[in-house]
Amino acid sequence: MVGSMRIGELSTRSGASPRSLRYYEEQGLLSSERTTGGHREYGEEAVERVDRIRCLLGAGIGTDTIRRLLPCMYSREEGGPAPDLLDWLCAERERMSRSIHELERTREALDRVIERNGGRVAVAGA
Amino acid sequence: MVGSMRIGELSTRSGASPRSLRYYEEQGLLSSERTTGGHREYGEEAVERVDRIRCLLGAGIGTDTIRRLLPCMYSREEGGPAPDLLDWLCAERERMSRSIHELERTREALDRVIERNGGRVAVAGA
DNA sequence: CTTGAAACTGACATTGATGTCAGATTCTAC
DNA sequence: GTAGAATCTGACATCAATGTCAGTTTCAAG
Repeated sequence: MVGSMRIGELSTRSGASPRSLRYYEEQGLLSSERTTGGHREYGEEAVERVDRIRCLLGAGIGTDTIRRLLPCMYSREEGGPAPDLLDWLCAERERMSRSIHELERTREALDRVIERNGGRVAVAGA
Repeated sequence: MVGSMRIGELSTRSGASPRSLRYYEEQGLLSSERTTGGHREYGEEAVERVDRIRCLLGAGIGTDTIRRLLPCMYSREEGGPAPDLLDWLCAERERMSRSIHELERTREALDRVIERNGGRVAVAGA
């Protein structure tokens, strides 16, 4: 009830299409209350959550992975994860590190090209 | 001719399926010499190049983008890129930065979870 | 030469995320 | 209560990357 918005507003505020928001819900990445008539209602936090989801999707992480990852990012005390889940987390961490590394390498190359040509490299990157 | 290998060897050494290697070539990401009979031949460098391609794909960068990005990473003196290409590079750089940032945030969260549970966080990440 | 392994091309299938459309229902403002 | 905007569900379409299969040709080793 707090800051309840419907799907249209969440869409414009998050940049994700309504279609995608429904898809995220279907995939268990996003939850919503329902009005008596069945319309979805979201709280303020949803905006940030959707933003996070989109970032991860854009970084090549699939919904299956995100679904298992997100709880780790929000809940403080995660019950003891099964040991094979822990293995999976480590593996996933590794893949992420490789992605980060490669993206950084590429970004540096880009910086060189940009800087060589009148480049103003927006400092936002940090 | 230097270290000429065919598609099978490049496949096993790079981890990409032959199908994908042909696809990369079709997309202009990878080149090959051809034997008189039409079989592809690659030099040693191809292994690293394919590895880079796969990393970028895995990080959510599409072939269109990679095609325009790779030359920047290999050639030292790039002729003056058109100004709109430069704009594009900057935009692309921004998207990368966001991906990197989000991946780092997520990795940190993962680290906390892992460390809290007997975690040995492989140092390889660096 | 011959033969079996590997590669070729080309087509069709699949998976994941998203777009789009249609018909029905709900919400909001008058 | 009625009209128009927004939402619902469900189906089909699309795009990118990859898998898979079939039929043919080339390569390497005996």
